[in-house]
Amino acid sequence: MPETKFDKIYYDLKNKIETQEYTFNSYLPSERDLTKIYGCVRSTVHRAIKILIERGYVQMRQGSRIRVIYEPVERNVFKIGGIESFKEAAARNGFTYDTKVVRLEEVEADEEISERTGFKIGDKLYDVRRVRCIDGKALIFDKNYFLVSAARGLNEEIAKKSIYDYLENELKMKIMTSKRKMTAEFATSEDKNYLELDDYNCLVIISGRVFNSEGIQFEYTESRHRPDYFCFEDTAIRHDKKLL
Amino acid sequence: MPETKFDKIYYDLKNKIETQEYTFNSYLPSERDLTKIYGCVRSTVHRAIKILIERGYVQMRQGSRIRVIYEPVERNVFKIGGIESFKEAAARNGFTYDTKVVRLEEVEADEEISERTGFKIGDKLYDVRRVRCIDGKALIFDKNYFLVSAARGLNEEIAKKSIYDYLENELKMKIMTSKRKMTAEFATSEDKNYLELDDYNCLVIISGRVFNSEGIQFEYTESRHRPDYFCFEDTAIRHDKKLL
DNA sequence: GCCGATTTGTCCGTATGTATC
DNA sequence: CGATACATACGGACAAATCGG
Repeated sequence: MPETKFDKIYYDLKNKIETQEYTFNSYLPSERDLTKIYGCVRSTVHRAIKILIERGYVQMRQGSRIRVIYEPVERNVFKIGGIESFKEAAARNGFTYDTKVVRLEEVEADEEISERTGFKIGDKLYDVRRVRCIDGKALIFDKNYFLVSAARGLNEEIAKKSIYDYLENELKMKIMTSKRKMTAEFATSEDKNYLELDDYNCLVIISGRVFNSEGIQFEYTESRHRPDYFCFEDTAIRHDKKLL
Repeated sequence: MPETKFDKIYYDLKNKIETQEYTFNSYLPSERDLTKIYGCVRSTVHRAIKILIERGYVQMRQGSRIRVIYEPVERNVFKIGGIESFKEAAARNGFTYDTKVVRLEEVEADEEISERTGFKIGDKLYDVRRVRCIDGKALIFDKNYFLVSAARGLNEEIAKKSIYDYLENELKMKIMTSKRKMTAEFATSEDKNYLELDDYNCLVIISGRVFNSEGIQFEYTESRHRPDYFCFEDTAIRHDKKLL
Protein backbone atom coordinates (compact mmCIF):
# COMPACT_ATOMS: atom_id res chain seq x y z
CA MET A 1 0.00 0.00 0.00
CA PRO A 2 2.13 2.84 -1.22
CA GLU A 3 -0.42 5.40 -0.08
CA THR A 4 1.63 8.49 0.29
CA LYS A 5 0.81 11.38 2.53
CA PHE A 6 0.06 13.80 -0.26
CA ASP A 7 -2.30 11.43 -1.98
CA LYS A 8 -4.15 10.69 1.23
CA ILE A 9 -4.64 14.43 1.62
CA TYR A 10 -5.71 14.67 -2.02
CA TYR A 11 -8.30 11.92 -1.67
CA ASP A 12 -9.60 13.29 1.62
CA LEU A 13 -10.09 16.75 0.18
CA LYS A 14 -11.55 15.38 -3.05
CA ASN A 15 -14.01 13.36 -1.03
CA LYS A 16 -14.98 16.30 1.16
CA ILE A 17 -15.56 18.37 -1.97
CA GLU A 18 -17.60 15.69 -3.71
CA THR A 19 -19.79 15.22 -0.65
CA GLN A 20 -20.32 18.98 -0.44
CA GLU A 21 -18.52 19.30 2.89
CA TYR A 22 -16.69 22.01 1.02
CA THR A 23 -19.32 23.46 -1.26
CA PHE A 24 -19.13 25.02 -4.70
CA ASN A 25 -17.72 28.54 -4.56
CA SER A 26 -16.61 28.30 -0.94
CA TYR A 27 -13.00 28.38 0.20
CA LEU A 28 -10.79 25.60 1.48
CA PRO A 29 -8.87 26.26 4.70
CA SER A 30 -5.55 27.99 4.04
CA GLU A 31 -2.52 25.82 3.41
CA ARG A 32 -1.23 26.76 6.84
CA ASP A 33 -4.42 25.51 8.47
CA LEU A 34 -4.34 22.35 6.39
CA THR A 35 -0.86 21.54 7.65
CA LYS A 36 -2.31 21.57 11.17
CA ILE A 37 -5.28 19.41 10.13
CA TYR A 38 -3.14 16.81 8.39
CA GLY A 39 0.01 17.11 10.46
CA CYS A 40 2.52 17.74 7.72
CA VAL A 41 4.51 20.54 6.14
CA ARG A 42 3.15 23.03 3.65
CA SER A 43 4.89 21.61 0.59
CA THR A 44 3.01 18.34 1.07
CA VAL A 45 -0.34 20.08 1.35
CA HIS A 46 0.57 22.22 -1.62
CA ARG A 47 1.27 19.18 -3.72
CA ALA A 48 -2.09 17.62 -2.91
CA ILE A 49 -3.84 20.82 -3.85
CA LYS A 50 -2.06 21.04 -7.18
CA ILE A 51 -3.60 17.71 -8.06
CA LEU A 52 -7.04 19.03 -7.14
CA ILE A 53 -6.38 21.93 -9.50
CA GLU A 54 -5.35 19.66 -12.36
CA ARG A 55 -8.49 17.60 -11.86
CA GLY A 56 -10.76 20.64 -11.92
CA TYR A 57 -11.84 20.62 -8.28
CA VAL A 58 -10.39 23.90 -7.08
CA GLN A 59 -8.83 27.11 -8.29
CA MET A 60 -5.89 28.96 -6.80
CA ARG A 61 -4.31 32.36 -7.17
CA GLN A 62 -1.27 33.66 -5.42
CA GLY A 63 -2.29 35.68 -2.39
CA SER A 64 -5.88 34.59 -2.63
CA ARG A 65 -7.51 31.61 -1.04
CA ILE A 66 -8.37 28.26 -2.57
CA ARG A 67 -11.77 28.24 -4.17
CA VAL A 68 -13.88 25.16 -4.79
CA ILE A 69 -15.25 25.02 -8.35
CA TYR A 70 -16.58 21.49 -8.36
CA GLU A 71 -20.26 20.80 -8.82
CA PRO A 72 -21.78 17.33 -8.98
CA VAL A 73 -22.73 16.33 -12.53
CA GLU A 74 -25.05 13.86 -14.15
CA ARG A 75 -23.83 10.36 -15.07
CA ASN A 76 -22.33 10.30 -18.51
CA VAL A 77 -22.55 7.80 -21.27
CA PHE A 78 -19.06 6.64 -21.96
CA LYS A 79 -16.38 8.80 -20.53
CA ILE A 80 -12.87 8.36 -21.79
CA GLY A 81 -10.13 9.62 -19.55
CA GLY A 82 -6.74 8.39 -18.51
CA ILE A 83 -5.87 4.93 -19.67
CA GLU A 84 -8.99 2.89 -19.20
CA SER A 85 -9.94 -0.37 -20.83
CA PHE A 86 -13.30 -1.02 -22.42
CA LYS A 87 -14.12 -3.39 -19.60
CA GLU A 88 -13.32 -0.87 -16.89
CA ALA A 89 -15.35 1.83 -18.61
CA ALA A 90 -18.35 -0.38 -19.23
CA ALA A 91 -18.33 -1.65 -15.66
CA ARG A 92 -18.08 1.85 -14.22
CA ASN A 93 -21.08 2.92 -16.24
CA GLY A 94 -23.12 -0.10 -15.20
CA PHE A 95 -23.63 -1.56 -18.68
CA THR A 96 -23.78 -5.19 -19.65
CA TYR A 97 -21.25 -5.81 -22.32
CA ASP A 98 -19.88 -8.49 -24.57
CA THR A 99 -16.89 -8.85 -26.86
CA LYS A 100 -16.69 -10.74 -30.16
CA VAL A 101 -13.27 -11.47 -31.59
CA VAL A 102 -13.61 -11.21 -35.37
CA ARG A 103 -9.95 -11.51 -36.21
CA LEU A 104 -6.70 -12.59 -34.56
CA GLU A 105 -3.72 -13.31 -36.75
CA GLU A 106 -0.01 -12.67 -36.98
CA VAL A 107 1.12 -10.17 -39.59
CA GLU A 108 4.29 -8.37 -40.52
CA ALA A 109 4.22 -4.56 -40.63
CA ASP A 110 4.42 -3.28 -44.20
CA GLU A 111 4.82 0.35 -45.16
CA GLU A 112 1.11 1.14 -44.89
CA ILE A 113 0.79 -0.38 -41.42
CA SER A 114 4.02 1.20 -40.26
CA GLU A 115 2.90 4.64 -41.36
CA ARG A 116 -0.44 4.32 -39.65
CA THR A 117 0.60 2.62 -36.42
CA GLY A 118 4.11 3.82 -35.63
CA PHE A 119 5.66 0.34 -35.74
CA LYS A 120 8.73 -0.30 -37.85
CA ILE A 121 8.51 -2.10 -41.18
CA GLY A 122 9.08 -5.80 -40.63
CA ASP A 123 7.87 -5.84 -37.00
CA LYS A 124 5.89 -8.99 -36.20
CA LEU A 125 2.45 -8.00 -34.96
CA TYR A 126 -0.77 -9.53 -33.73
CA ASP A 127 -3.69 -8.06 -35.67
CA VAL A 128 -6.72 -8.19 -33.39
CA ARG A 129 -10.18 -6.93 -34.28
CA ARG A 130 -13.04 -7.01 -31.83
CA VAL A 131 -16.64 -5.89 -31.77
CA ARG A 132 -17.86 -4.48 -28.46
CA CYS A 133 -21.51 -4.83 -27.61
CA ILE A 134 -23.13 -2.73 -24.94
CA ASP A 135 -26.55 -3.78 -23.68
CA GLY A 136 -26.72 -6.11 -26.67
CA LYS A 137 -25.95 -3.55 -29.34
CA ALA A 138 -22.76 -3.63 -31.44
CA LEU A 139 -21.45 -0.11 -30.91
CA ILE A 140 -17.67 -0.16 -30.85
CA PHE A 141 -15.21 -1.69 -33.28
CA ASP A 142 -11.70 -2.11 -31.87
CA LYS A 143 -8.70 -2.68 -34.07
CA ASN A 144 -5.44 -3.40 -32.25
CA TYR A 145 -1.91 -4.28 -33.19
CA PHE A 146 0.40 -5.74 -30.56
CA LEU A 147 4.10 -6.39 -30.86
CA VAL A 148 4.37 -10.19 -30.84
CA SER A 149 7.59 -10.06 -28.84
CA ALA A 150 5.79 -8.14 -26.09
CA ALA A 151 2.44 -9.93 -26.08
CA ARG A 152 3.57 -13.48 -26.89
CA GLY A 153 0.94 -16.14 -26.34
CA LEU A 154 -2.02 -13.92 -27.07
CA ASN A 155 -4.98 -16.00 -28.18
CA GLU A 156 -8.67 -15.70 -28.84
CA GLU A 157 -9.73 -16.55 -25.31
CA ILE A 158 -7.55 -13.82 -23.89
CA ALA A 159 -8.74 -11.35 -26.50
CA LYS A 160 -12.33 -12.09 -25.57
CA LYS A 161 -11.68 -11.41 -21.89
CA SER A 162 -9.06 -8.73 -21.41
CA ILE A 163 -5.76 -8.37 -23.18
CA TYR A 164 -4.60 -5.86 -20.60
CA ASP A 165 -5.18 -8.28 -17.74
CA TYR A 166 -2.99 -10.74 -19.60
CA LEU A 167 -0.24 -8.24 -20.29
CA GLU A 168 -0.16 -6.76 -16.82
CA ASN A 169 -0.82 -9.83 -14.68
CA GLU A 170 0.55 -12.72 -16.72
CA LEU A 171 3.37 -11.10 -18.63
CA LYS A 172 4.07 -8.57 -15.86
CA MET A 173 4.29 -5.74 -18.33
CA LYS A 174 4.04 -2.22 -16.99
CA ILE A 175 2.03 0.16 -19.09
CA MET A 176 3.21 3.70 -18.78
CA THR A 177 2.36 6.26 -21.38
CA SER A 178 -0.29 6.42 -24.02
CA LYS A 179 -0.52 9.00 -26.78
CA ARG A 180 -4.01 9.32 -28.15
CA LYS A 181 -5.72 11.12 -30.95
CA MET A 182 -9.43 11.61 -31.47
CA THR A 183 -10.97 12.22 -34.84
CA ALA A 184 -14.24 11.56 -36.61
CA GLU A 185 -14.46 9.85 -39.99
CA PHE A 186 -16.94 8.31 -42.38
CA ALA A 187 -17.82 4.74 -41.54
CA THR A 188 -16.09 2.19 -43.77
CA SER A 189 -17.78 -0.88 -45.19
CA GLU A 190 -16.02 -2.91 -42.48
CA ASP A 191 -17.61 -0.69 -39.82
CA LYS A 192 -21.03 -1.02 -41.43
CA ASN A 193 -20.57 -4.76 -41.60
CA TYR A 194 -19.88 -5.19 -37.89
CA LEU A 195 -21.68 -2.33 -36.15
CA GLU A 196 -25.30 -1.31 -35.77
CA LEU A 197 -24.92 2.21 -37.03
CA ASP A 198 -28.60 3.04 -37.54
CA ASP A 199 -28.58 6.36 -39.39
CA TYR A 200 -25.09 7.47 -38.44
CA ASN A 201 -22.69 7.71 -41.33
CA CYS A 202 -19.60 8.58 -39.33
CA LEU A 203 -17.74 7.35 -36.28
CA VAL A 204 -15.66 8.83 -33.51
CA ILE A 205 -12.23 7.28 -33.55
CA ILE A 206 -9.79 7.17 -30.68
CA SER A 207 -6.44 5.95 -31.85
CA GLY A 208 -3.42 5.61 -29.67
CA ARG A 209 0.10 4.40 -29.29
CA VAL A 210 0.95 2.76 -25.99
CA PHE A 211 4.42 2.50 -24.45
CA ASN A 212 5.59 0.19 -21.71
CA SER A 213 8.04 1.07 -18.97
CA GLU A 214 10.98 0.19 -21.20
CA GLY A 215 9.91 2.96 -23.56
CA ILE A 216 8.98 0.46 -26.24
CA GLN A 217 5.79 1.00 -28.19
CA PHE A 218 4.05 -2.34 -27.92
CA GLU A 219 0.56 -1.45 -29.06
CA TYR A 220 -1.38 0.55 -31.55
CA THR A 221 -5.07 0.80 -30.81
CA GLU A 222 -7.98 2.16 -32.75
CA SER A 223 -11.38 2.30 -31.13
CA ARG A 224 -14.23 3.18 -33.47
CA HIS A 225 -17.32 4.41 -31.64
CA ARG A 226 -20.86 5.07 -32.73
CA PRO A 227 -21.16 8.80 -31.98
CA ASP A 228 -23.98 8.62 -29.45
CA TYR A 229 -22.06 6.20 -27.22
CA PHE A 230 -19.12 8.38 -26.76
CA CYS A 231 -18.16 11.21 -24.45
CA PHE A 232 -14.89 12.74 -23.42
CA GLU A 233 -14.39 14.99 -20.43
CA ASP A 234 -11.49 17.20 -19.62
CA THR A 235 -10.39 20.10 -17.47
CA ALA A 236 -7.98 22.65 -18.84
CA ILE A 237 -6.09 25.23 -16.89
CA ARG A 238 -4.67 28.45 -18.22
CA HIS A 239 -1.02 28.04 -17.27
CA ASP A 240 0.06 31.61 -17.87
CA LYS A 241 3.58 30.96 -16.89
CA LYS A 242 3.17 28.61 -14.01
CA LEU A 243 2.94 25.16 -15.40
CA LEU A 244 2.19 22.57 -12.79
CA MET B 1 8.70 37.96 -17.15
CA PRO B 2 7.78 35.56 -14.38
CA GLU B 3 9.94 32.88 -15.94
CA THR B 4 10.66 30.58 -13.12
CA LYS B 5 13.67 28.39 -12.82
CA PHE B 6 11.78 25.14 -13.25
CA ASP B 7 9.97 26.35 -16.34
CA LYS B 8 13.20 27.56 -17.94
CA ILE B 9 14.56 24.08 -17.38
CA TYR B 10 11.35 22.59 -18.74
CA TYR B 11 11.49 24.66 -21.92
CA ASP B 12 15.18 24.02 -22.41
CA LEU B 13 14.75 20.27 -22.13
CA LYS B 14 11.60 20.31 -24.25
CA ASN B 15 13.47 22.24 -26.91
CA LYS B 16 16.46 19.90 -26.82
CA ILE B 17 14.09 16.96 -27.20
CA GLU B 18 12.14 18.51 -30.04
CA THR B 19 15.31 19.35 -31.92
CA GLN B 20 16.53 15.78 -31.41
CA GLU B 21 19.45 16.81 -29.27
CA TYR B 22 18.04 14.17 -27.00
CA THR B 23 16.69 11.59 -29.40
CA PHE B 24 13.80 9.17 -29.21
CA ASN B 25 14.56 6.26 -26.91
CA SER B 26 17.74 7.78 -25.50
CA TYR B 27 18.21 8.82 -21.89
CA LEU B 28 18.33 12.25 -20.34
CA PRO B 29 21.19 12.99 -17.94
CA SER B 30 20.37 11.93 -14.39
CA GLU B 31 18.67 14.44 -12.14
CA ARG B 32 21.91 14.83 -10.24
CA ASP B 33 23.76 15.74 -13.43
CA LEU B 34 20.99 18.11 -14.44
CA THR B 35 21.34 19.99 -11.17
CA LYS B 36 24.97 20.65 -12.15
CA ILE B 37 24.00 21.70 -15.68
CA TYR B 38 21.31 24.12 -14.55
CA GLY B 39 22.79 25.14 -11.21
CA CYS B 40 19.91 24.36 -8.92
CA VAL B 41 18.73 21.71 -6.48
CA ARG B 42 17.21 18.44 -7.43
CA SER B 43 13.64 19.29 -6.47
CA THR B 44 13.62 22.03 -9.08
CA VAL B 45 14.92 19.73 -11.80
CA HIS B 46 12.44 17.12 -10.67
CA ARG B 47 9.56 19.50 -11.08
CA ALA B 48 10.56 20.40 -14.63
CA ILE B 49 10.79 16.72 -15.53
CA LYS B 50 7.36 15.97 -14.14
CA ILE B 51 5.97 18.48 -16.61
CA LEU B 52 7.81 16.74 -19.45
CA ILE B 53 6.20 13.49 -18.32
CA GLU B 54 2.72 15.01 -18.22
CA ARG B 55 3.22 16.37 -21.72
CA GLY B 56 4.36 13.03 -23.10
CA TYR B 57 8.00 13.86 -23.75
CA VAL B 58 9.71 11.48 -21.36
CA GLN B 59 9.08 8.50 -19.16
CA MET B 60 10.40 7.82 -15.70
CA ARG B 61 10.58 4.91 -13.32
CA GLN B 62 11.94 4.92 -9.84
CA GLY B 63 15.53 3.76 -9.87
CA SER B 64 15.73 3.86 -13.63
CA ARG B 65 16.84 6.68 -15.88
CA ILE B 66 14.73 9.16 -17.76
CA ARG B 67 13.81 7.97 -21.22
CA VAL B 68 12.84 10.18 -24.13
CA ILE B 69 9.67 8.98 -25.89
CA TYR B 70 9.01 11.99 -28.08
CA GLU B 71 9.05 11.66 -31.84
CA PRO B 72 8.29 14.50 -34.23
CA VAL B 73 4.85 14.12 -35.80
CA GLU B 74 3.14 15.34 -38.92
CA ARG B 75 1.16 18.59 -38.86
CA ASN B 76 -2.36 17.97 -37.81
CA VAL B 77 -5.57 19.47 -39.01
CA PHE B 78 -7.09 21.16 -36.04
CA LYS B 79 -5.65 20.23 -32.72
CA ILE B 80 -7.57 21.13 -29.62
CA GLY B 81 -5.58 21.24 -26.45
CA GLY B 82 -5.39 23.51 -23.47
CA ILE B 83 -7.47 26.64 -23.70
CA GLU B 84 -7.01 27.91 -27.20
CA SER B 85 -9.23 30.22 -29.20
CA PHE B 86 -10.35 29.53 -32.74
CA LYS B 87 -8.11 32.32 -33.94
CA GLU B 88 -5.02 30.92 -32.22
CA ALA B 89 -5.70 27.45 -33.53
CA ALA B 90 -6.35 28.59 -37.10
CA ALA B 91 -3.25 30.76 -37.11
CA ARG B 92 -1.05 28.00 -35.75
CA ASN B 93 -2.23 25.69 -38.52
CA GLY B 94 -1.66 28.30 -41.22
CA PHE B 95 -5.24 28.53 -42.45
CA THR B 96 -7.03 31.59 -43.71
CA TYR B 97 -10.16 32.02 -41.71
CA ASP B 98 -13.18 34.22 -41.36
CA THR B 99 -15.95 34.66 -38.83
CA LYS B 100 -19.58 35.55 -39.47
CA VAL B 101 -21.69 36.68 -36.53
CA VAL B 102 -25.17 35.32 -37.14
CA ARG B 103 -26.67 36.30 -33.81
CA LEU B 104 -25.86 38.55 -30.86
CA GLU B 105 -28.61 39.37 -28.42
CA GLU B 106 -29.26 39.65 -24.73
CA VAL B 107 -31.34 36.89 -23.17
CA GLU B 108 -32.31 35.78 -19.70
CA ALA B 109 -31.50 32.21 -18.70
CA ASP B 110 -34.63 30.06 -18.46
CA GLU B 111 -34.72 26.53 -17.14
CA GLU B 112 -33.68 24.93 -20.42
CA ILE B 113 -30.69 27.22 -20.84
CA SER B 114 -29.73 26.89 -17.20
CA GLU B 115 -29.76 23.11 -17.38
CA ARG B 116 -27.66 23.04 -20.51
CA THR B 117 -25.14 25.77 -19.72
CA GLY B 118 -24.68 25.77 -15.95
CA PHE B 119 -25.86 29.36 -15.50
CA LYS B 120 -28.54 30.16 -12.93
CA ILE B 121 -32.11 30.85 -13.96
CA GLY B 122 -32.57 34.58 -14.40
CA ASP B 123 -28.91 35.31 -15.25
CA LYS B 124 -28.58 37.94 -17.99
CA LEU B 125 -26.60 36.50 -20.87
CA TYR B 126 -25.27 37.43 -24.27
CA ASP B 127 -26.30 34.80 -26.80
CA VAL B 128 -23.65 34.78 -29.52
CA ARG B 129 -23.65 32.50 -32.55
CA ARG B 130 -20.89 32.52 -35.08
CA VAL B 131 -19.96 30.62 -38.20
CA ARG B 132 -16.27 29.94 -38.66
CA CYS B 133 -14.93 29.60 -42.17
CA ILE B 134 -11.61 27.98 -42.89
CA ASP B 135 -10.13 28.45 -46.34
CA GLY B 136 -13.52 29.76 -47.43
CA LYS B 137 -15.58 26.82 -46.21
CA ALA B 138 -18.13 27.11 -43.39
CA LEU B 139 -16.97 24.32 -41.08
CA ILE B 140 -17.55 25.31 -37.47
CA PHE B 141 -20.63 26.67 -35.78
CA ASP B 142 -19.94 28.33 -32.42
CA LYS B 143 -22.67 28.99 -29.91
CA ASN B 144 -21.63 30.99 -26.84
CA TYR B 145 -23.31 32.41 -23.80
CA PHE B 146 -21.51 35.08 -21.78
CA LEU B 147 -22.55 36.55 -18.46
CA VAL B 148 -23.49 40.16 -19.29
CA SER B 149 -22.05 41.40 -16.00
CA ALA B 150 -18.67 39.91 -16.91
CA ALA B 151 -18.56 40.74 -20.63
CA ARG B 152 -20.36 44.09 -20.62
CA GLY B 153 -20.06 46.05 -23.84
CA LEU B 154 -19.74 43.02 -26.10
CA ASN B 155 -20.84 43.90 -29.61
CA GLU B 156 -20.80 42.51 -33.12
CA GLU B 157 -17.47 44.02 -34.04
CA ILE B 158 -15.80 42.41 -31.07
CA ALA B 159 -17.52 39.09 -31.73
CA LYS B 160 -16.21 39.17 -35.29
CA LYS B 161 -12.65 39.70 -34.14
CA SER B 162 -11.95 38.00 -30.83
CA ILE B 163 -14.09 37.99 -27.74
CA TYR B 164 -11.20 36.67 -25.70
CA ASP B 165 -8.95 39.54 -26.69
CA TYR B 166 -11.67 41.86 -25.47
CA LEU B 167 -12.17 40.05 -22.19
CA GLU B 168 -8.51 39.65 -21.39
CA ASN B 169 -7.08 42.91 -22.70
CA GLU B 170 -9.95 45.40 -22.41
CA LEU B 171 -11.84 44.08 -19.41
CA LYS B 172 -8.69 42.65 -17.78
CA MET B 173 -10.43 39.44 -16.98
CA LYS B 174 -8.29 36.49 -16.02
CA ILE B 175 -9.40 33.18 -17.44
CA MET B 176 -8.46 30.28 -15.26
CA THR B 177 -10.21 26.97 -15.60
CA SER B 178 -12.22 25.44 -18.37
CA LYS B 179 -14.20 22.22 -18.11
CA ARG B 180 -14.88 20.66 -21.46
CA LYS B 181 -16.83 17.80 -22.86
CA MET B 182 -16.61 16.28 -26.32
CA THR B 183 -19.42 14.39 -27.93
CA ALA B 184 -20.76 13.71 -31.40
CA GLU B 185 -24.38 14.30 -32.40
CA PHE B 186 -26.62 14.44 -35.43
CA ALA B 187 -26.54 17.79 -37.18
CA THR B 188 -29.57 19.96 -36.45
CA SER B 189 -31.40 21.99 -39.07
CA GLU B 190 -29.59 25.05 -37.71
CA ASP B 191 -26.26 23.34 -38.36
CA LYS B 192 -27.31 22.35 -41.85
CA ASN B 193 -28.45 25.88 -42.50
CA TYR B 194 -25.13 27.48 -41.63
CA LEU B 195 -22.50 24.88 -42.39
CA GLU B 196 -21.29 23.13 -45.51
CA LEU B 197 -21.71 19.61 -44.29
CA ASP B 198 -21.42 17.80 -47.61
CA ASP B 199 -22.40 14.21 -46.84
CA TYR B 200 -21.75 14.30 -43.11
CA ASN B 201 -24.85 13.86 -40.99
CA CYS B 202 -23.22 14.37 -37.61
CA LEU B 203 -20.91 16.82 -35.90
CA VAL B 204 -18.22 16.74 -33.25
CA ILE B 205 -19.19 19.03 -30.41
CA ILE B 206 -16.88 20.53 -27.83
CA SER B 207 -18.83 22.17 -25.09
CA GLY B 208 -17.30 23.85 -22.10
CA ARG B 209 -17.81 25.97 -19.05
CA VAL B 210 -15.19 28.62 -18.40
CA PHE B 211 -14.36 30.13 -15.03
CA ASN B 212 -12.48 33.34 -14.32
CA SER B 213 -10.05 33.92 -11.49
CA GLU B 214 -12.89 34.89 -9.14
CA GLY B 215 -14.30 31.40 -9.57
CA ILE B 216 -17.31 32.73 -11.45
CA GLN B 217 -18.50 30.86 -14.50
CA PHE B 218 -18.75 33.59 -17.09
CA GLU B 219 -19.06 31.56 -20.28
CA TYR B 220 -20.65 28.52 -21.78
CA THR B 221 -19.29 27.58 -25.15
CA GLU B 222 -20.36 25.05 -27.72
CA SER B 223 -18.23 24.52 -30.78
CA ARG B 224 -19.79 22.35 -33.46
CA HIS B 225 -17.24 20.95 -35.93
CA ARG B 226 -17.58 19.17 -39.21
CA PRO B 227 -15.92 15.83 -38.41
CA ASP B 228 -13.09 16.02 -40.92
CA TYR B 229 -11.86 19.34 -39.56
CA PHE B 230 -11.39 18.18 -36.08
CA CYS B 231 -8.63 16.46 -34.17
CA PHE B 232 -7.81 16.12 -30.52
CA GLU B 233 -4.49 14.99 -29.14
CA ASP B 234 -3.67 13.86 -25.68
CA THR B 235 -1.11 12.04 -23.61
CA ALA B 236 -2.20 9.84 -20.76
CA ILE B 237 -0.06 8.41 -18.04
CA ARG B 238 -0.80 5.42 -15.93
CA HIS B 239 -0.57 6.96 -12.45
CA ASP B 240 -0.44 3.79 -10.45
CA LYS B 241 -0.17 5.50 -7.16
CA LYS B 242 2.07 8.43 -7.88
CA LEU B 243 -0.12 11.20 -9.05
CA LEU B 244 1.79 14.25 -10.10
C1' DG C 1 -4.56 55.12 -2.32
C1' DC C 2 -1.40 53.19 1.22
C1' DC C 3 0.11 49.75 4.48
C1' DG C 4 0.40 45.62 6.94
C1' DA C 5 -1.35 40.96 7.64
C1' DT C 6 -2.39 36.91 5.23
C1' DT C 7 -1.84 33.65 1.70
C1' DT C 8 0.12 31.48 -2.07
C1' DG C 9 4.52 30.64 -5.29
C1' DT C 10 9.02 29.22 -5.57
C1' DC C 11 13.25 27.42 -4.02
C1' DC C 12 16.81 25.56 -1.01
C1' DG C 13 19.14 21.88 1.69
C1' DT C 14 18.66 17.67 3.92
C1' DA C 15 17.08 13.10 5.23
C1' DT C 16 15.10 8.65 4.51
C1' DG C 17 12.95 5.12 1.81
C1' DT C 18 12.74 2.14 -2.21
C1' DA C 19 13.36 0.43 -6.89
C1' DT C 20 16.65 -0.71 -10.47
C1' DC C 21 20.70 -2.51 -12.22
C1' DC D 1 24.96 -7.35 -2.48
C1' DG D 2 26.27 -2.58 -3.19
C1' DA D 3 25.96 1.54 -6.00
C1' DT D 4 22.98 4.49 -8.29
C1' DA D 5 18.80 6.98 -9.02
C1' DC D 6 14.30 8.27 -8.16
C1' DA D 7 10.14 9.32 -4.51
C1' DT D 8 8.61 11.46 -0.71
C1' DA D 9 8.79 14.39 3.18
C1' DC D 10 10.58 17.93 6.40
C1' DG D 11 11.59 22.68 7.72
C1' DG D 12 12.88 27.04 6.52
C1' DA D 13 13.36 31.24 3.61
C1' DC D 14 11.95 34.98 0.72
C1' DA D 15 9.07 36.88 -3.06
C1' DA D 16 4.73 38.23 -4.90
C1' DA D 17 -0.20 38.81 -4.94
C1' DT D 18 -4.40 39.73 -2.44
C1' DC D 19 -7.39 41.77 0.83
C1' DG D 20 -9.15 44.64 4.49
C1' DG D 21 -8.86 48.61 7.28
